[in-house]
Amino acid sequence: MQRVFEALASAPRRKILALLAHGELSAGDIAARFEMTKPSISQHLSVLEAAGLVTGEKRGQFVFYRQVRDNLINTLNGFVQEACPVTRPLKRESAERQHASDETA
Amino acid sequence: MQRVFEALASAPRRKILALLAHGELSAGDIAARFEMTKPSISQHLSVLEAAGLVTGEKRGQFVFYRQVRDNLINTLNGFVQEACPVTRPLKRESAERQHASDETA
DNA sequence: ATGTTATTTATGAAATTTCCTAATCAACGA
DNA sequence: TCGTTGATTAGGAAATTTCATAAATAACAT
Repeated sequence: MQRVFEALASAPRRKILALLAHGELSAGDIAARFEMTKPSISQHLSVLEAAGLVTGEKRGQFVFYRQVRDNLINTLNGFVQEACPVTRPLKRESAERQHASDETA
Repeated sequence: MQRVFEALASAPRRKILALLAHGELSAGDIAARFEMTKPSISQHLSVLEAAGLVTGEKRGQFVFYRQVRDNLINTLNGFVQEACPVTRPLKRESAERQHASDETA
């Protein structure tokens, strides 16, 4: 939780996550999209990895990174549960869905 | 966006948001729940306020803080759209809704 | 008016973050 | 084997964050 939010506090790291939303990329491909040196990107990647938000896999010469999507979703969800229980605008929808799924459930 | 995530990167600040989820509290009431001095809490509150996550209203001697829930929800949602477009478990649902709204659209 | 309570502002020390350059490690190809 | 490419590690400077203490501001009660 702490590590995830610390990881998300950095704009470059959020951008990396957004890039990886579409699929895996090598460290170099990622770095190429920033005006920042490769070592700096490498460091950002290790922060993201320590937070469990991405994983890197070495294939040959390259290291391919991809998102670990569940951890991000679960952490944000866990936080929202604490900080915004029963968000108002969604409550009605949720009630409707509940209603609609009475049969399926 | 940047300010919101920076604000969320701190455990005390996330705890403040969780406290305010249940309703407004005075600065002193908040401080009482931490092992931290009032000035430090005051500073955390101003970070949260600068991020648009809470607002303080002075009533008499006290300053009552409450959440600005929309900003938190909208920011997190905006980020999730970028970093996790079409989250798998929701995709099916979303497709169904798309289907259902073909007429209305 | 004066003292008390609630809160913030000012200031500064300690720790952390962010980014760079230089150097190292590892895999590939000639 | 050597040189090259992809990536990380090491080390350090600059900026930021976090927390504290001391002082200031503001509302309240006597």
